[in-house]
Amino acid sequence: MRCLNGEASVLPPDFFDRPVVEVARALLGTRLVRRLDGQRISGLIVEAEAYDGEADLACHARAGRTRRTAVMYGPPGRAYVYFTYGMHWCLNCVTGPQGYPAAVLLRAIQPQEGIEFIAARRAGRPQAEWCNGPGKLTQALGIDGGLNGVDLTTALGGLWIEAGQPAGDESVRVGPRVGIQNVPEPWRSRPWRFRMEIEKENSKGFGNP
DNA sequence: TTTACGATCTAT
DNA sequence: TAGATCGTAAAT
Repeated sequence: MRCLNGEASVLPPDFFDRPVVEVARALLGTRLVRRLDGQRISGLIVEAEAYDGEADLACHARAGRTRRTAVMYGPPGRAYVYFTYGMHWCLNCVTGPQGYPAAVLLRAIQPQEGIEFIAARRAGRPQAEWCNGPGKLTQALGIDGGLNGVDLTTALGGLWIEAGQPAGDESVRVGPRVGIQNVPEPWRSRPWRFRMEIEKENSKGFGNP
């Protein structure tokens, strides 16, 4: 199937105009696509976390609307790209409704297209560690602050998400979010991290059956 | 203007 | 387990 923008099955704004936890779960199995120098670089989204509004003390929007968090208050389907720990970029998908600050942090993808490009940007590391972290996947796909605010629901911005094979419940692990050790309960333990098991991997932090 | 810290990654 | 390294937001 082809859409108006010339790319296959780009997820529409409606996909993101839902509660953020629902969107985080639904993003598993979809394809994150980057177009750079006319080349497609992509990977299946296999891990994502939800950050839900000003009340969520782990969410950047807990401090209200600032220059940094302004994108989260915008329309669903935009990219929220922020810089952290002095050296890493992280990519989020803003979710709806407009005016409500929520976003899904993309934590890991499985490389699909543009393998050589990714390999070059992640040189010297084993393939399993190319994109298994939020800062790693942005490095692998050449994503930085210049893409903050980009509309992910069209291919025109060079970064978008395509429909994929939805992840079945039997392959999805749910657990608490990562890297928010100093956040008080109940937010620290909210099971808002979703991971799709592709192969035998460690599943630390998840409630396995 | 200054300070403290962070939705991380890597090498040790 | 600690160091890298700097934007952000709160404190001064």
